[in-house]
Amino acid sequence: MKNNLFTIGRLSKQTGCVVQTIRYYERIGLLPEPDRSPRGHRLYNEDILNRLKFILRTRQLGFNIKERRQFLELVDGGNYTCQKIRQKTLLHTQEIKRKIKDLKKMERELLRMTDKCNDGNGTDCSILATLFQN
Amino acid sequence: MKNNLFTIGRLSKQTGCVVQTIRYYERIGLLPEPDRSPRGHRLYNEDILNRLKFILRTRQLGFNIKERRQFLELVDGGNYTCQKIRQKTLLHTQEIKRKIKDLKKMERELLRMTDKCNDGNGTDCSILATLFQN
DNA sequence: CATACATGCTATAGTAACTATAGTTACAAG
DNA sequence: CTTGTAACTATAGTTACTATAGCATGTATG
Repeated sequence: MKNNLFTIGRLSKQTGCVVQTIRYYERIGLLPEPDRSPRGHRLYNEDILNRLKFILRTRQLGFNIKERRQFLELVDGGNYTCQKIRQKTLLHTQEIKRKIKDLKKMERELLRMTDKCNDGNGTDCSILATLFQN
Repeated sequence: MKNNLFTIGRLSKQTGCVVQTIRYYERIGLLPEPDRSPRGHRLYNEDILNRLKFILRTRQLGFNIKERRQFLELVDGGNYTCQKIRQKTLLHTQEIKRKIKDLKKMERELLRMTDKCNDGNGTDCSILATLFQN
């Protein structure tokens, strides 16, 4: 079972990650350089599959490349504590919260503008008036 | 009053927009090429100041360059209706809502993970367990 | 047997929206 | 006379991919 190797196309299908991105992750060092077939095709194993899945989950959670790399380094090095991981995660959560706050502010202002708008087919537009006010 | 011209430094201070960005907006055609002093320095007037303020407000509201450009084109051409503007604004608001939703989902998952975490100083971390699960 | 298709490869460029840098000029103050 | 400030241009760097060009190879089909 361990020696089951598969190509990049299969890895792509297994994970939902497009081929170019897999190669990109290899290039920037998130994924290791895999074995190659005699023809030069990449051959992956379960370990790399799991590593990629990990990367994709952290991606889905909004961690950027640097943060994903740090996670991987902590795990690879084995020199992490649960506290450290938790700390990173909490910090990231704060970032997300801040982004939500910013977007909500935008949303409020946008709604305020459209509410005032008469939606007519003339050029007298209160939205533009708001945007152009000194 | 109309002939009051000022340099890019003053425009920057008046608007809070850094100098490079002003030149960038000119390069991509959001701002017109201004007059130049004999020394070749850009000289701005009130019109451009107001135009830049407009751009910066739409930026603050999360409109991207393409959208900002469209707003400006509508205004420049005079061929807009209040409806059109309102429509664009509503569409953009939907986009913002979607982003908020995505971020909230991330936040929920992150909180769920950190809640389960024991915050210990060992390597037994439920956050990592979640991220690594098949 | 010839050809088309699928899949893989590399290297490079493009995307968005700035931001930063290098190298230059000009003027004013001490 | 040097230092500081504020302009200028052109170009590169940032983030995280995504797309393209051009090529090799194995398989299926006519």
